Parts: sequence; structure tokens; C-alpha cells
Amino acid sequence: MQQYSRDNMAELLRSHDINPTHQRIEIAYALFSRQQHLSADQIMAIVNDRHSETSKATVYNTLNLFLEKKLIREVIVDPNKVFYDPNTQLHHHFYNVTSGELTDIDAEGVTICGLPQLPEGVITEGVDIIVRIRPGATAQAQEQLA
Amino acid sequence: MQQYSRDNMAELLRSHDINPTHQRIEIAYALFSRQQHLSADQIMAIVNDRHSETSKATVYNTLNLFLEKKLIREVIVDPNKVFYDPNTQLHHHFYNVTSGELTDIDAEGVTICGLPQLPEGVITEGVDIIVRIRPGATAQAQEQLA
DNA sequence: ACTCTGAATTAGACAGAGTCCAGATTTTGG
DNA sequence: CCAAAATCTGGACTCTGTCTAATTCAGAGT
Repeated sequence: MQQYSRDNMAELLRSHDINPTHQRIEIAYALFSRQQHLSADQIMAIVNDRHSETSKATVYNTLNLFLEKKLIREVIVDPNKVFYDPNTQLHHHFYNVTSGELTDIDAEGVTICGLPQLPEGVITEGVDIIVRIRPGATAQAQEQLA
Repeated sequence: MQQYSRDNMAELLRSHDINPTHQRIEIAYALFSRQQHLSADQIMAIVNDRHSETSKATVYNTLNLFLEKKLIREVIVDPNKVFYDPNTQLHHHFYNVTSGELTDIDAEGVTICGLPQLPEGVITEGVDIIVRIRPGATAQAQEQLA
């Protein structure tokens, strides 16, 4: 997609069946303009940068609404907080356990072989690969995978 | 390993450089005797089943100590709580998002291909695959993986 | 423009997981 | 058996996230 403006956001929201309100546009803009993984409190800080205008409840309501409408995705890697990811394409993550930094891994070209059959009566919601990394000497990711 | 008794636990702890105290043995026993994924509050409930003897602080201290000494492993799949896993062998998980149930996937035979090179100056801590599932009609796990 | 109505937002109370602290208790080495 | 070190404890606290009841907003119809 091109540039992200607040106007695009309104369209984006509408196209996902979400009523575009001021607060929702601001929150969507915070996530989509910087293509980053943000936590709820980071989003609240961004949105209320100068004059506080959006309440905690609205931030959470809105993020959960976005999730439900599949506008964004949640990434669960840190026990303390959820990250919200504006990228809903299939992709995976590097998670730097020291810094808390989260980086995308394009799913293009990544394959998993040898997963067992799913249990009966159950469907896949998604498959996440999380490569936990930390600062240190040389290494190859491949080593870990028998 | 054979049967899990409280006596084995003491040895196990010592072998991991952990001073075996009553509370630590009980907590280790709770995890290892049933080979299950338990949350901190489940562990506390088990350990304090009859007469409350172990405080919340001790449960958390102990679990964090076990983690640090690599006696157990944590599984982060649910935003609300951490699961502690007595199985430190390399393996992955099915996570039933509806029931909260967590099931092991043996890593034997599972391969990931096409992961990009690690960023510079960084080493792998571990690679987790989480297959999120929920009740529903037929499905193949493989479909998700381009 | 005005009103009515349902949707959205708000502040603040609340809940649950996990941490911290200072004092009490247990364990250990001598 | 004693002192020092390690561990455990209750309770206060923090943080993320949810709930609720009251208020505000937006827009459709007149």
C-alpha cells in the first residue's frame, strides 16, 4: 500500500466493517503509519502524546475490535504484554528476549515439514514460529532444528 | 526417566545446582509427577491442596529459579498466564485457543526450512512453533504453510 | 436546525498475574 | 549448639486488561 494518511485509515476501517471514529482512526494510524509492533500502552502514549484525548478503555476496546475484524493481529511472545501487529500477512517473528524487540520474518519460502496430523475435530487457526534470540557470539538458526 | 518420587526430586534439584527445600521439592514434584503444562496458580493450588503451606511469593520465586537453572521451560501462548513445562527437550505445541489446552508436539521429524539468516551479533535461544487450533470441521495443518 | 436513538467514549472501580520488601524461619557449617 | 546465610512469608504494590454506569456523539428523519 502507498502512504498512510488519516484519510486512508477511514477507508481502511470502513472496508473492514468498522465505523471510523476519531479515536479509531488515531489508533489505526499509530499502528499503520509506523509499521511496527506496539503494545497497548505504547499505543495509548502515542495517541495521547500532547493532550490526553483517548481513554484506556477505548484503546483496549478498539484494539480488540480491530482483532475481531481481522484488521490487525496479536503477537504473544512476552509474558507481560501483548503486541499488536498491523501486518496480517502470514509471517513469523524474531524476538530479542533481551531488548524485547520484535522483527518480522517473511513467511515466503519458510516451510515446516513433519508436523503430526491435527487431533480430531479441530482446525488450524494459525501457525506461529518464534525464533527467540539474544545478543551473543556467532550462530546459525538452523542448528536448533533437528 | 522412571517413576517420580519426592526423593528423585531432591536429587534432580541438586543435579541442577538447586538447594532442595521442602517447598521446592513439592513444586518440582507437582510438575514432574504429572507431565503437564501448569500455570503458577494451578501449581499453587496443587501444592496447597490440603493445608496451605507455600506462599505465592515462594511459588513464583521457585518457578523463576527453576527456569534460570533450566530445570523447566516456560510456554507463552496465552496472554493471561505463563505455562511451565517440565519437558525441556526440544518440542513444539498445539494450543487449543478455545479450551486453553496445550499439547506437546515431538520435535523429532519436524523441520523448518527457509528461515533467513540471523541478524548480526545475535544467537538463537530457541525456536518455538505454536499451532493454534480450535474445534471445527476437517482441516490439514499443512495448508497454512506456503 | 432540532430531536431522538443507538453507538461510542469516558473515568474510575475492579480483577488477576506477578513482584517486592522487611521481618520471621529454616538450614548449614563450624 | 550457635551464628550466618539462605529461604520463606504475608501483605502491599504494580501492571495489564476488563467492566460498568453515566455521558457524549453522530446521523437519520422531521
